[in-house]
Amino acid sequence: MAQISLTFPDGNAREYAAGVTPAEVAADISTSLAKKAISATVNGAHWDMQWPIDADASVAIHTMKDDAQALELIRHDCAHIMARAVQEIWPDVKVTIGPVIKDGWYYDFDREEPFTPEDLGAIEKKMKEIINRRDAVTTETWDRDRAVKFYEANNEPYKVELIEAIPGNEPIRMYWHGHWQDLCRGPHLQHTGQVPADAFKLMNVAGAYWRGDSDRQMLQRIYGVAFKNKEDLKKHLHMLEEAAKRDHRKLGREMDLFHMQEEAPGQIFWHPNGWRVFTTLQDYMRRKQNAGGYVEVNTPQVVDRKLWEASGHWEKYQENMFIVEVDEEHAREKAINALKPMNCPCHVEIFKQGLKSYRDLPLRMAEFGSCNRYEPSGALHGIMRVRGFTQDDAHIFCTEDQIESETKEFIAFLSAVYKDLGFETFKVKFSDRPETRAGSDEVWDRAEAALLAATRAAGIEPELNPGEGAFYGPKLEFVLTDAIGRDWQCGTHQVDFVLPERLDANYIGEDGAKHRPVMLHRALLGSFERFIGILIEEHAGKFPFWLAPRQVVVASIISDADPFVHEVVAELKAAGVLAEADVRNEKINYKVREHSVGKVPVILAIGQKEVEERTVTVRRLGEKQTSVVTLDAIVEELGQAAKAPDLA
RNA sequence: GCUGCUGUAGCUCAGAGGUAGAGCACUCCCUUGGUAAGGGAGAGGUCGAGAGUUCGAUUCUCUCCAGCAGCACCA
Repeated sequence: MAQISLTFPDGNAREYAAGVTPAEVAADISTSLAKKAISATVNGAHWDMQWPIDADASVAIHTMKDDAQALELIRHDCAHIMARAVQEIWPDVKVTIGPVIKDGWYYDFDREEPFTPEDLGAIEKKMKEIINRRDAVTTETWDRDRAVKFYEANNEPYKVELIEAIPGNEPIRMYWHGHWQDLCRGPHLQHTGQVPADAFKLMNVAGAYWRGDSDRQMLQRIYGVAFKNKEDLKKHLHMLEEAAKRDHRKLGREMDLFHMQEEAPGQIFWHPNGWRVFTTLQDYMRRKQNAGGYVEVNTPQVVDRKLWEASGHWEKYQENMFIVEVDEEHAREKAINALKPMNCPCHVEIFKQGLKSYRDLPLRMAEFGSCNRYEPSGALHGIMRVRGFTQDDAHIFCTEDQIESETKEFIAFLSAVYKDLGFETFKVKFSDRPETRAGSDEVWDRAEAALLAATRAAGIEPELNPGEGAFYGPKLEFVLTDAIGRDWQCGTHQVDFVLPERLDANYIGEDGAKHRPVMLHRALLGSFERFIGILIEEHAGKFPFWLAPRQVVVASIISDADPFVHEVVAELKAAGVLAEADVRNEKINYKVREHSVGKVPVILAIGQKEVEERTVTVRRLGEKQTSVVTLDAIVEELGQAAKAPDLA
């Protein structure tokens, strides 16, 4: 047997026979390490304690102290233990896949009966039993045919399909947790007792399509979370409770921002408070856009199907469009129209009015475009995913050479705006060609290359989102997260070689000939609705002062102070502050509580003393202590704070 | 759209085969109180919609609508 040399993190090396396992290495080092070890890293790969090492390698043995590896293994073993528990309780249930995800894992099962919340309790109990059995985890690499036959014999058709999908050069790894068996790429813990029995929890059950394909069988997915100890689990559950308090749907009601109702699913009734946020944000965006060299336009809501046919939407997007058919009796001629789901075709129509010269490019055409899309009912979510929304949309008509500079400028623009709105960091995803698409592969090659090059030139290496591009072009997505960590695409930047072609847009080049412009679809906020939803959750309802729908309440302590309260309110209003008086017959405690709950950033209290001294007592949201300031000083300060960041 | 769950007062929620309850909010009265709920009284509901079973349904069954979680979708 050949000798190999293993190098440890401290730089020391030892010789072993080829094929030695980390378990043997750990035992060689010390019996306590052998017991505590959970896995190893071998040449950078996460390695099961039982996998042989065949050549010289760097090796690190992990224990529960190594968070990354420990959590991955705990969660992965939890997935197996849960699947085993389910099959011990209901032997007929078929198992499929069970990966580790953020904070935990899930496992998909095929079972006729739905799992109930009581079932989850029973499964948890069984899991604890299995953990306490401390069954050894063992693994073997099998021949493909043998594995297929094994699963066919065991009536596990999903596993057969999974094996068939594993590339030919990859090993088929079989794992056993005691007698229970699963196909798995590993690694795993050494025995089930290494999973903390009090640090996991099954969270919920939901349907999920087999292999993510909506044409296939719907399975039942059970989600769980797992941590290294009980305290971490408790912290996680507490964090979820706190996040629920930031839910924009809850805060939207509490702060009287908007409501939604059955008669208009997926559409928003903006209340005065919410609309104030909307218009303040819109005014800000308009100023930023004007400063950024955009021209603003506005286009029709209801547009004849002919334009949608020409643009390709009728073919590719019709099921998401609200179709408007006018009854023949009431119309001179029967026409089929659609509510616009996007602004792009209309913008091309504006571009096409009159001859355009290369001197006009890049032409940045913006619209606060009100769009309607018939989104699937299950996709609707508060004000984040709706059927009627307003985009901060623009289309940049430019030459292929200008893509890079326009993209860079856009990314800088977006970063500045996000920063003003309280987002220092955000994810950038690059989505390439989807299966259903318009345009030739050659055009897609160019569009993808151009966008990627421009993004990298702007100093960003985006995360790849394969196959997620729009039907007409690849896109960059600027992603923000909500209170419980769900991703939402907000900003977007897309290259489109297709639409100008389809709608026959052109400009006269330097050479006097007609040329096709490239179109860049871009939005910073994405939609005002979604972005405001994110803003609410990000700030937990405590908007930056300039964006807050209610900025100051001036509250009287005694009714003799009322005249001065009204004077203060008038002065604040004159300084551009949203101020309101609260002279109700209530105690100051009551008023402070109510306006604190209502997330009003500043409460000014006025009693006998303030009237005499022409001062106010300032209490800021989230702070307990108060300060006394002169009327002039507070008007000056809040007048300044009420200005949008681009005006301050 | 799919799977599961939910729908009772403005909000949060309780309840039962015999046509409904609490707290907060609201209205009125008393209280002028110094920084997160002062006291009292009152008003408020086609129990999501429709059909069925029943002597009787808000409660049981079915269909539909909407919401929630996840999946699929997402220009």
